[in-house]
Amino acid sequence: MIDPVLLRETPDLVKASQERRGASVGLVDEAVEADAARRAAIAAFEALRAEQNAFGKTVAKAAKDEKAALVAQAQQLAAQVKDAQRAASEAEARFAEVAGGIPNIVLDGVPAGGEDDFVTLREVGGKPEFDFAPRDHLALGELLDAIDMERGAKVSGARFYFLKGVGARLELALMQLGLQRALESGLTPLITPTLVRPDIMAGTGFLGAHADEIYYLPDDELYLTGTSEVALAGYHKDEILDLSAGPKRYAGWSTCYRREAGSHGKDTRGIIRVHQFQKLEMFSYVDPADAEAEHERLLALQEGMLKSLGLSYRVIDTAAGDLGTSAARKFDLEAWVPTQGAYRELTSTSNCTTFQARRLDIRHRRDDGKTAPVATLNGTLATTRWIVALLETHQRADGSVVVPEPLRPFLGLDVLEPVS
RNA sequence: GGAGACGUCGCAUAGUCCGGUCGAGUGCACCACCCUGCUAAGGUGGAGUCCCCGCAAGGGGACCGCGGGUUCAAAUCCCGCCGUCUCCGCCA
Repeated sequence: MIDPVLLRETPDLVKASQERRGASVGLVDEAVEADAARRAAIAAFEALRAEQNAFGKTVAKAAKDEKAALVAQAQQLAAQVKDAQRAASEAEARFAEVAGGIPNIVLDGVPAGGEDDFVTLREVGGKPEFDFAPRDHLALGELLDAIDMERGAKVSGARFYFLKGVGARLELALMQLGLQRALESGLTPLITPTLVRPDIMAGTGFLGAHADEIYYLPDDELYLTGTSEVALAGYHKDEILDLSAGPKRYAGWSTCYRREAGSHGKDTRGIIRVHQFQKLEMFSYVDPADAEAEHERLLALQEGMLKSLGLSYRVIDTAAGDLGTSAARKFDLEAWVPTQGAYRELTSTSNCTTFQARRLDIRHRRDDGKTAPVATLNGTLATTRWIVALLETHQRADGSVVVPEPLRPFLGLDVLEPVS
């Protein structure tokens, strides 16, 4: 939910943001109207209610013989109040619906346009070159007996897989490395629920346009989360946080579930796009004034991980039209995948400013003692998909894969050898 | 799965049987001031959240887990839901 004050006082700012996203500008005018209607309805109801409250007191105090007449009068008033109340709540609902359809205001500097209009901020690490024909991650995974897609499909269907042997160990090692970095940066580790209630899912903004991406268990009215961001954002729902000692920072580990509806035929080979994977996700609750600095901090942590793993990557500033509903700015780290000759997204970090917090009612106390919504930010610290870039980048002609040095203590291996 | 108890302003509680004087008392914690003087006590006062109107001062409304209902009027009566706890059963 965007800031209603912003909508009321500077609608042009909201319109400009909509324009850069390629979203509806007319929606802003609708929202402004709905806001005015809502406030008028509330004022009308509250005036009547005040009258009723005052009248109620005289009824209570009245002598017995006068009471009957007063009550009859009060009944008429009550009917009016009821109508006014219904009108007010309808106007509120209308405003919530219209204003709720406006995505977060994009930050200055975010490139306008759609998916292809991103700006590359930097490219880091030389692209690997091979004097042999490099194998793709699945070929390597099979050679190493690390990835088993066939049995994944047998047990659970397409886009499911088994990580086996060094594959399983590699994923755990990645998570462990990420967790160590998180701890060094003062993040609090959390292992989160992966089934959440509807209000939490809606509050984090995932039940909008992409609701069909989400697994739902109707018998239990629970959603399977596609990222621990959902649980991490819901963690402090309805709370007033004390941020006087600095931001609250978490690293949430969970299995993630995605239906991948609408991506049929895309990335069908290997584990690039799957229904289930592991992810270590960072999440920060900060004073809105510190949000952009926090965003840089998350990005730096992510880059530290990719550098440690010796991956070649680029940092892109996602265009406004490609931002999620809640994000005001998003940086993606994309690693070079040699056999695809392309950069593929490995991490993403979003600054949701106060948008998400406003929906979830998460506030902090400012220096002046007043409460105000916090800013929330999230970013990936490690996921299963990294295995793709890792295997392909560090492969050798014989199909073995050199383990990047920082990963070795967690994996207990320097080289992954093909299983004959 | 069965049975029961409970959910009130940061915490702990009173109020609910018998609806209005309860947005709500008390204790602790908290803040300010005063007094006194010492590893703290006493006194006075203040203090919740959200929304609407207003430049402001201020005014009004909502909130007793959540949502409905009854009523002129609901913390209080009725229904549904959510959550917590206890006992029994079952179980990976």
